Formats: sequence, structure tokens, C-alpha cells
Amino acid sequence: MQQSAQFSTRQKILGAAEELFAERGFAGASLRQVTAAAKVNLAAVNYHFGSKDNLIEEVFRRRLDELSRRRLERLATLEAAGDASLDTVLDAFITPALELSLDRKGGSVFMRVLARAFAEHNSNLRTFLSDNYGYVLKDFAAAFTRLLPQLDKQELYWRLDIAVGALTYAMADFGMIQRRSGDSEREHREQMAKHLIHFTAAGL
Amino acid sequence: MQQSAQFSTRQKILGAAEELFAERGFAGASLRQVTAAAKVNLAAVNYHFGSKDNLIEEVFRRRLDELSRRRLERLATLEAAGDASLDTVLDAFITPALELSLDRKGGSVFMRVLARAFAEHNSNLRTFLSDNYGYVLKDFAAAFTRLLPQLDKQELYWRLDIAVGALTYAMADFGMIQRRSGDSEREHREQMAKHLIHFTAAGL
DNA sequence: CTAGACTTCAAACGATTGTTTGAAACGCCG
DNA sequence: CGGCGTTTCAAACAATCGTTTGAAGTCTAG
Repeated sequence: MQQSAQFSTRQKILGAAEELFAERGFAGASLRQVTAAAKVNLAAVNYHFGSKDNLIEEVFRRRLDELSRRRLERLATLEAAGDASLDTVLDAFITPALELSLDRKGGSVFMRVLARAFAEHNSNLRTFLSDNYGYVLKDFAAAFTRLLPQLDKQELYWRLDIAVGALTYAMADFGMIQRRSGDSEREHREQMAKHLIHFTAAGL
Repeated sequence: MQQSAQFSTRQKILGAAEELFAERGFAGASLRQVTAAAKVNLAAVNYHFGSKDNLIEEVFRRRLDELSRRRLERLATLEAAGDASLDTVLDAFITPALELSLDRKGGSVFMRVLARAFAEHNSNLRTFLSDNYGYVLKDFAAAFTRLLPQLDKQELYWRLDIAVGALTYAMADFGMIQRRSGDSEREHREQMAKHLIHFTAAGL
């Protein structure tokens, strides 16, 4: 089938595509640039993925399947232990994303790609994400509803919406904050997650 | 969509470009699509703007010049009257953007374009925005420094960074919140601004 | 070792990209 | 009216786009 000792052609394409999509956008990165960066033949994309659109979806699937699983796993653990609070539920949502972004193999790059997906008002991509991963947000929204019963539904939804915006923006490193020279990439991102949880908990 | 007689070719192009950039991205929207939507000749873009990149910059300039002026104007008024508080300074930042987004002529569309600019890690565009409008953020950061003297600098920058993220995301309407059927577009956006100010003030 | 399935390759497809060109049409002033 | 700078136009430019093709290469099961 596949899977050589090194990286398969599939994996090489996915890695290069992720990087170039983050840097130049989905329309801005061409398949020739992707295959050149991956050091594979141009036709390999259409052979392994069928089309550029399918490649884009696969770039998301590779990361989001595990990210969603970990988020829900943490949330379930919290609620089973009766430990659910604003801070811990936010932590269950943010920490898996933080860990992904710290993954040595370009996890931080993927967070930028994810933020691009939000910027795309493109309906195909948005419905793909909503159809496949919308249930995660639904579960977390339900958890917050239980934690903040005094808030009416509309009010809670507004705050959650704003919170997700702050998370997305920060994890994609859009801001002007530069890593302090003394800090490692890991320290920088852990700082960010800490501030994110604090800021969002206060806002909620 | 657009009128043909009363708007100059320049403005017709800018309007159509803004709309298509918001919808498909800077790389995703071609000059042929733009000129077709504007009902002008293809060559008009290069005649009036020189290149596609210059057109992109001009789309930003048209809106941001006035937006920046209004924000700083409000901030100055506040500080002259000694009325500067967390809420009022945030209001000085958010309300002009809200008013722009309520402009009948596609102001809300522009907010989506602006959010795309953040998603672009493209250095040309980011340095253009930073060079031309960075002083606005600097002035507001200074105002917050005066309002929150107990916070150390690094801590404040973190929170401001997260706040800007929430603002950008919300104003671009990326979220899942749908306008309630009873509400007008205006009511929807005014609600949003109110929640934004509250959420951000709490976080800061 | 051979047969057959899987993968890679160079080359080419038509379509579309941003940009340029030179002529035609326009609008204004004398 | 004629003349002239400004604007618009259809057409074409080379470059690049996503995708397809058929042959060459690689691998494994028998």
C-alpha cells in the first residue's frame, strides 16, 4: 500500500501544502509551488488527492480529527469528575490547541491555516468544517450553558462568539506581540494560553 | 449592484474590488471578475491604479484614512474632557468602526476585507498597514497604559493583543451568531458593539 | 523470475492570470 | 468648429493555473 520508512508522498504533500496555504492562502499557493516544496511530481497531488479542493480538506482533516477528539476527551473527563468550571472548561478547549501548536511538525503553521479558513467566507470550506467539526463547538456551548445558567441564551452566545474570535486570532499569532528574546517558542505560547484563559473567563 | 452613471470608473472599480476581495480573497478575485462586476473595461484597473497590488492598497486607503481620523478624534476629545475610562476609550475605538460597518455603501464588506489582511501573513500588505496606520494603535495603547498603571507593560500588551483579536473577528462577522429575524442589520451590529465593549473591558 | 498492481514521471491540455498596446471615443477649452 | 489631453476599448502578450495523459519505473505476490 503506502508508508515508507521515511515520509510518504502523501505526507510530504500535506506538509508542504499546509505551510504554503498558511503563507499565501488557498488560492495564492499553487500546486506547482506545493509539489516543488514537497519535492514530488506535480501529478502526485491529483493522483493521491484527486483535486486541489480535496487536498485542502485533507490538510484540515489530518489535524482536526485529533484536535476535536482531545478537546471532547478533556471536557468529558472534567464533567465526569465534577470539576467543570469556567477556567477548566476553557482549558479543555484551549490546551489541546496549544499542544498542537507546539507540535514540532508544523502545528503552529496549521493554526494560521485554520484562521484563514475563518477569513474565507467561501461556503464550501465553511460547510465542510461545520459539518465535520461543528459538534465540538456545540458540546462546549452546552457546557457553558450549564456553568452560566443565569445568562440568557442570546447573551451567552454573544460572549462565546467573541471568545472564539479572540482564541482564533491569538492562536494564529496575528497580533503584534513579539516573542521576547529570552523566551522560547514554547514559553511564548504557554504565556499566551494563560492570558487567553484569564481574559476570556473575565469576559464570559 | 452598482450604479453606472453617477460613480466614476475609479470608484466603481474600488467598490467591486472591495466586494470581491471580501468574498474570494486578494489572490482569489481576478481583475476580470472585478472589472466585470464594476462594468468597466479590463484595462481600466491598470490605467487608474497601475497594478493589482496598488488597487488592493487603495481599497484600504479609501476606508482607513477616515476611520483612523475618527478614532483619534474621539480619543482626543475624551482626554481633553478628562472623560477617559476603560469603557469610553474602548468606545472611541469601536464606535467609528461600527459606524463604518453601518455605512450603506458596503462598509460591512470592508470589515471582512480588513480581517483578511490580518490573515495574510503577506509582508507587503502588513508593512503597508503598519507603516500607514500603526500610529493609531500606538496612541490607543498609550491611553490604556495611563488607565491601567498597575499593569506591567508586558501584561497590558498581551491583553490588548487579545482584545484586538476579538474586535477584528467580531466586526468581520466571522462568528456563528445569526441576526435575529426581528432585528435590523443596524440593531444587530449595535448589539455586537455593546457586547464587545463589555467583554473587552472585563478582560482588560 | 515473471505478472500485475501501484506509484512516479515528463509533457502537454485548455483555461485563466496580470499586464500592455495602439487605436477609438470622449470631454473640454479656445 | 477644430484641436488636445483624458479616458475607454478590443485584442493580444507571455506566464501560470489545475488537470490529464500514457509511458516508465517500482514493488510485491506467486
